[in-house]
Amino acid sequence: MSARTSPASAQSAAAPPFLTEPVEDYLKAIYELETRTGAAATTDVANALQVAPASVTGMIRRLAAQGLLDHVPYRGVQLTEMGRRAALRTIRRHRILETYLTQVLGYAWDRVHDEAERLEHAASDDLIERMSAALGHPTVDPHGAPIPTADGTVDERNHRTIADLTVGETVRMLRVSDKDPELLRYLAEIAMQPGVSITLLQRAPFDGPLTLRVGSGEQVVGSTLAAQVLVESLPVPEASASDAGSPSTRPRSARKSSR
Amino acid sequence: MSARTSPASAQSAAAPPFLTEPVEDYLKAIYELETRTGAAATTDVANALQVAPASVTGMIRRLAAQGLLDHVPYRGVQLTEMGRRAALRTIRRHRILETYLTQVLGYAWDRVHDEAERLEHAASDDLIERMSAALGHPTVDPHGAPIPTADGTVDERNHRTIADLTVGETVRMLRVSDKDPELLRYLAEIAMQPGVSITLLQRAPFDGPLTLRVGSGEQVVGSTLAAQVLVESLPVPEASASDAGSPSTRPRSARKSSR
DNA sequence: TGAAATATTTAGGGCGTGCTAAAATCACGC
DNA sequence: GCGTGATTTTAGCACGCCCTAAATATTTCA
Ligand SMILES: [Mn+2]
Ligand SMILES: [Mn+2]
Ligand SMILES: [Mn+2]
Ligand SMILES: [Mn+2]
Repeated sequence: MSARTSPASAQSAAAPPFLTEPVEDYLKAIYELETRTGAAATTDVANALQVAPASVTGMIRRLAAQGLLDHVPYRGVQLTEMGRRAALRTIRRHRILETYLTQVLGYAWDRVHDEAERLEHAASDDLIERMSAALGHPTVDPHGAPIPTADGTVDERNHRTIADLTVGETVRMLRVSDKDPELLRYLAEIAMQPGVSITLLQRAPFDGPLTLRVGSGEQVVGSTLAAQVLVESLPVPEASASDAGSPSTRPRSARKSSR
Repeated sequence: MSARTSPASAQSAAAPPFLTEPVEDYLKAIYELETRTGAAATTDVANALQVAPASVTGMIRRLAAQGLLDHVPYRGVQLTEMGRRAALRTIRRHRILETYLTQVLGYAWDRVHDEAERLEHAASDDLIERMSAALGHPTVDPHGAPIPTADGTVDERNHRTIADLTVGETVRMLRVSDKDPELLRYLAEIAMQPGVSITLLQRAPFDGPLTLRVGSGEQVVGSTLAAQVLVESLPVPEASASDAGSPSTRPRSARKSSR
């Protein structure tokens, strides 16, 4: 309270000034809310981190004082460049860890999130880069989420979900949230994994169940599940026209996320 | 402070009640001091953890209240069975992590300690056991320290050091402390690693340098270094008598450490 | 355009872990 | 046995992160 948020001064400093585990988790949560909805509200952060709203206000004050975010009282927060870099660093660690645990140590994809949630704060940059190298520098994690590069670049396009498909459309599954182990277990059961091809065969009215072809099988899923699975159009199904097409739908191209 | 330390109640509870990172480090440090010198003094713990003695007193009060150790004021502390189990769990994690980092991820042996010092608090039991399995359940870490088993058994014999050898004696290097990276780098340089055979060729008077055969090379080392390298006698050099011998010097047999 | 509902911040604590300075206790040599 | 230096504990405080209750600001909608 006594020290007014330091004037300009915090611009080019590249060295991270050591962030605690709670701070890293706040920044990560704010980053994710911000990219989804433009800004992060106190309540949303509180929900994401399972803490009381008053605790969020307190933490926000400290983070703003450190130059990690800008806070307009009653209006929400936005990360500064420094805050964004710190968030992406933690997200990179988290996703490389999840990939490593899955691919090298045989974890099921519904078990990696909790483990990575802790390890992301304890692993050194060196360890993370070694894991990344051991994996051949993967670009997506086991749930299909893009892995930011070490210099803070990440593919941040918004994707459609199965719920957005028109009947008859065939797409490729890209991604699903890593936060709900039960959902992940169920998806694995019905063979819905990133990369699999999905066709919407039928949609019942009034937000009813959707009938899908998933790989070579057929599944009926609810609309809640459908809305959580991100997909992308197949790059020109099997026609001969190979150029025009929808321009922004090339698979997996990294793009600078400079907001 | 208001709540008086709970009466007896804390005896057979096997479930660890979640220990914080500082608590795990205190227990580990106390365990190590205790096995070396019988009991842990406040000052020693303070030195080991690089905190003020008054901080140690405060922590000791809390740990005693939780039943993790017994404290006789002005006399030092001793771990309870619960405290000892918690300490050995952390030590197991630490040593498996060091082994994994070295053997799987290519870390040099002087870099693993700091990394393990943090990861030991964040890794789940599941992760540790997967790493152990991936390594074929190793029994010693990269510095030759024995790895406690999951049920709290560890080989705790005291070993001689190079400084204890008589001229002409040949031994096998067992272990060296993992705490001094510079020492470890130097040892690697002169090919002194656990398992290597060492012969004391010559010893200068007045605590002077020792001339050693290390593997196939020859080295001159100071007495400080010599005192830090633990060794064991070779199991009956190359005679035909295969039975009698010194009874307690069989290599690497695990022994219950019930104090 | 207000009043009710909702979101956010402030006020006032708690707990864990650290610190310094001062007091108390212990250990040892004379 | 006793003084003195070393060790240990107590007292008092700071900081980070969390909480609940109460106050305040914003949004919504009758
Ligand atoms: Mn995750
Ligand atoms: Mn986390
Ligand atoms: Mn170590
Ligand atoms: Mn540690």
